[in-house]
Amino acid sequence: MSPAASSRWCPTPEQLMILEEMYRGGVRTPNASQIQQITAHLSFYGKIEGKNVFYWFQNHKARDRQKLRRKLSKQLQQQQQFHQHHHQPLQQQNQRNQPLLHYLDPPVYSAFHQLFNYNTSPFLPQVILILI
Amino acid sequence: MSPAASSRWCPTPEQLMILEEMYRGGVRTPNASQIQQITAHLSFYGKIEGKNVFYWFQNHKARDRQKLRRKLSKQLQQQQQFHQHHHQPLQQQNQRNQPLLHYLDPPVYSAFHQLFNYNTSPFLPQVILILI
DNA sequence: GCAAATTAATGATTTATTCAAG
DNA sequence: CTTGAATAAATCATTAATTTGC
Repeated sequence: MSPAASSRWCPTPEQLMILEEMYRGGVRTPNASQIQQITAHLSFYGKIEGKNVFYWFQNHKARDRQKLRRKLSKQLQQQQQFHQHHHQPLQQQNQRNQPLLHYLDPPVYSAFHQLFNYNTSPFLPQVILILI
Repeated sequence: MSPAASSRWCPTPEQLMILEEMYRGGVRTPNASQIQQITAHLSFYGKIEGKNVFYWFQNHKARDRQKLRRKLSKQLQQQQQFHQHHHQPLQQQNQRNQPLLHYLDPPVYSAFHQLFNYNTSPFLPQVILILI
């Protein structure tokens, strides 16, 4: 049985934790010397090269964006389906223009809650009138 | 005996079972309409509101992550202790002592990459000649 | 056995981050 | 650079488990 170095880097849990922590801490596209340092630090916990670090940040950033986009386009589809029962099919509607009811429907969560800084019964109001 | 509405929701065993099953099945952050459905289903087994379902998934997910993190950082500590017997702690490496090759060495990272707007094989160049 | 006291779980709230659009 | 929307993380608060002394 040869050691047969696996063809690609596999982060140890520790390395992953540190990378994720850095990511949360704001690191997105470290420059060459930052990568050098990070690599040095992480090699403490296992075999790793600079390019692994470089690629990790590239991928992590990209997949974050991707995740969000999938989420948004899923919502968009649902919304379109909803509207197709009531209206003409919508063309390329902007995400932000979701029907008011979607936000004010019975469970009205944190965003709204915080907005009005309710301390009790944050979910009671189902309709809000804004008089101008 | 007054009903003395308890100040917070307490899931019945059936409700809890269903919630946990959904979680195991992959449900993590249900949207408003999913929450409505779940709530409707669970209200069969006892009093429950949408916000309870919402909070339940928030908390369950968060505490799962928490559990995992505690486990990882425990491993991390053990490994650090292990390594401290074999290596010196890393210290702020002096930049001036790094030979130029350290910067141009095989993986030449994002800073350089971006600077020259490479689209492929960003790591090929190992030496750059600047002729004046 | 049984409550009072203490600790562990977990429901509910608040605060901080995130991405991307404007 | 700022902001809206969403959600993750941190925190507060109450209920359930449990320990303890009698």
